[in-house]
Amino acid sequence: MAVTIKDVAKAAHVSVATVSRALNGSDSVTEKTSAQVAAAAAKLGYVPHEGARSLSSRRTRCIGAVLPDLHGEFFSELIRGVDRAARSHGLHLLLSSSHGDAHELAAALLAMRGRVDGLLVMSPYADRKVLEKNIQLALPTVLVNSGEGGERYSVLRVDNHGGAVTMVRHLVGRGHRRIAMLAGPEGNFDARERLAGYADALAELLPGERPQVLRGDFSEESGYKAGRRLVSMSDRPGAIFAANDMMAIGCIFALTEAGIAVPDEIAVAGFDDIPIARYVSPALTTVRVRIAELGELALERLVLAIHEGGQDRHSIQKLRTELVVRSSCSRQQAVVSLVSRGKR
Amino acid sequence: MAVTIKDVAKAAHVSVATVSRALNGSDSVTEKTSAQVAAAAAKLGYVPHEGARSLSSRRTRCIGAVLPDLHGEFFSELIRGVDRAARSHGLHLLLSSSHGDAHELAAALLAMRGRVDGLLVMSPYADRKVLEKNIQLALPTVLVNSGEGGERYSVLRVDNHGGAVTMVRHLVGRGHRRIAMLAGPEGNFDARERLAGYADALAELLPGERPQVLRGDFSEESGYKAGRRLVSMSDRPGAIFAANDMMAIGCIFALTEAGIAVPDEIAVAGFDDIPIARYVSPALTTVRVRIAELGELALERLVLAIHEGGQDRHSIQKLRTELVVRSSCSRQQAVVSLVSRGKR
DNA sequence: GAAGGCCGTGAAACCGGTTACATCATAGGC
DNA sequence: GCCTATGATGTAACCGGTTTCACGGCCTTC
Repeated sequence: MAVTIKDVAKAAHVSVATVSRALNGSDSVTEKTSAQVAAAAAKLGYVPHEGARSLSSRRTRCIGAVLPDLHGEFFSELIRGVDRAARSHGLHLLLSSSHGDAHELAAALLAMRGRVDGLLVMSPYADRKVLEKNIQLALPTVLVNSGEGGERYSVLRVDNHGGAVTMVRHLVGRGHRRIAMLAGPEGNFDARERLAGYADALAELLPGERPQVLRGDFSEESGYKAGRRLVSMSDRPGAIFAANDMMAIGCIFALTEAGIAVPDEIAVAGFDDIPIARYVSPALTTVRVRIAELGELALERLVLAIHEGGQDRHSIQKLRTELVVRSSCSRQQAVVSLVSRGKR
Repeated sequence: MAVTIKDVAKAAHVSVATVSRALNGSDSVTEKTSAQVAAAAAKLGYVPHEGARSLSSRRTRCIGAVLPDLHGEFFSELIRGVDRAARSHGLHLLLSSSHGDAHELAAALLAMRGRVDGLLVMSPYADRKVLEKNIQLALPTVLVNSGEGGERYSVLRVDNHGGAVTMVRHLVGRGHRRIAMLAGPEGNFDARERLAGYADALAELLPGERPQVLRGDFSEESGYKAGRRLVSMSDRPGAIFAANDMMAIGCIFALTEAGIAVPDEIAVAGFDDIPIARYVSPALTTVRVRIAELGELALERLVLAIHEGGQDRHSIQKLRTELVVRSSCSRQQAVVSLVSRGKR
């Protein structure tokens, strides 16, 4: 059996209450007593039992992160941001990932009861009912990239629509007319917003052009498959805007493999700006989402909610995105000049 | 205040003990009573307080994962594997990442006391003292990719040396003679083993050639910087073997950017086979590490250790790697034939 | 010199469960 | 018809801490 507070109390010839106070830096303990306790604790190698501590103090110093099955660098960046912020607040992270469906999500949410002080839920698929049914009312909660929330929970979102519009505008500015979108999975909130941004921008900037949509699921492989479809098309679009970088990278690979030059024959753009995006060939033009910052902000928001103790404002915060121009769409200026030359 | 077991007991007109027994499926409870309790619990929306439960039952159903600051897809794959296995055992994951130095690692280890049933420690830098000092003796622990362990902890390792030897053999087989290594950070266990494998294989296969080592830190950026150094070299090696895929990708980018063709002018190989490795251009020839499987195995090993209750065998298990040949080194057969043609 | 206030400490309640042990009712054996 | 075995349920101790409240000693104050 590990050494408990009782052992320390015995060794220091004081009561457990005094040990508790001394080790928690209460002011009402003599310097001398405190030193005695500290010495006894050090000698016995005492480490407080966090489980017991959180039961009586009603704070676990843990927050739960409930995530969907995220792929690749987006996942690691997000967690890194959350972890960094949590660490700075002395909080621990109970991670529950890989939730494909509402049922799994519900189970994960329930299992958090009594383990965490707050909840960070990223649920691009989840609907309100599942959340309301399975999150303890009193538990501070922040939703990330969810369509729900606002009335009941604080929400942090990426400006998906704005980012997509900016990208389409950029592509149009480079002379593209036939711009297709490689969209994310149907039910996904981010995917939906990015698609809507694309469609809206297209309708505004190129009213004559009909939107063209390929479906993917955010994975490299689905990007690759979409690329294969593009390869076999007789009437290929001039630019393809993928709803995330992973798909863009998979897509570029399929095209390059088939001998179709990117960006010379077809431009490819992504979304997210994952760290690797600048190191693929051609370097990816994309919409930057400060992923780690998203994680940090979400956690900070949650910490606020925890301190407010339910007085939460239930704010909706939208994270700005920014266009990052690299080379996967860049030759198009040349195209523009060619076109204008042709017109002369 | 949330609803507790007492509320359920009151509502079901039984004692708390009976509620506990009924909900935990004890056999010595009448069908009828059990149904009453279940009904009351459902009506009140009772969810057991896991913290309290683990305090009295002395099982937290949580395991702690203590990781260094991992980059990119390796991290997400590993966590995915661990998470998947944990879920299948009904275990939760307390994640603590981003540990740069021994001090942070120690703090993280201590904070796990009373929170977890076992520990998964990935510590390519950690030395034995830090571990022994900060892990509760009784706490089942599995080390991943650590130089330490064996006597006191179970260890799971990747066959770094064997993988590196295989890769060098492959490169030599493709006709390369001047093979440089882009190594990982100095203190890192994996980096050291991979470097040793490279050096040993080189000494055996090409006794005349002197090993040439560039240093990186496993990040894309350090790979890029190494690539820049290669670009400016007058006497460039014919192949570069990066200690991980991230660096290989960064390196390829620097070379391509400078107009040096990969693999035509220089071959580049990686290590790990992260998911994206097959989708970069040129697709990366690398040493496959089943990363998710590594995580799963580590967790399974830990579960065994927990059940054995300290009777642990303290085994050392080594995970096989396998060569994955793609195109980033592949043109070399052509080189070989060119060379032989030149000789005629 | 006695009363009052303050301060350090200890005893015990409590957090929300689990579980060993006691109790009670019922059924079965004689 | 009485005694005992059995099985369902209740009581209370316990897990390892925190925290309220009571207590006793010392210093101040008049």
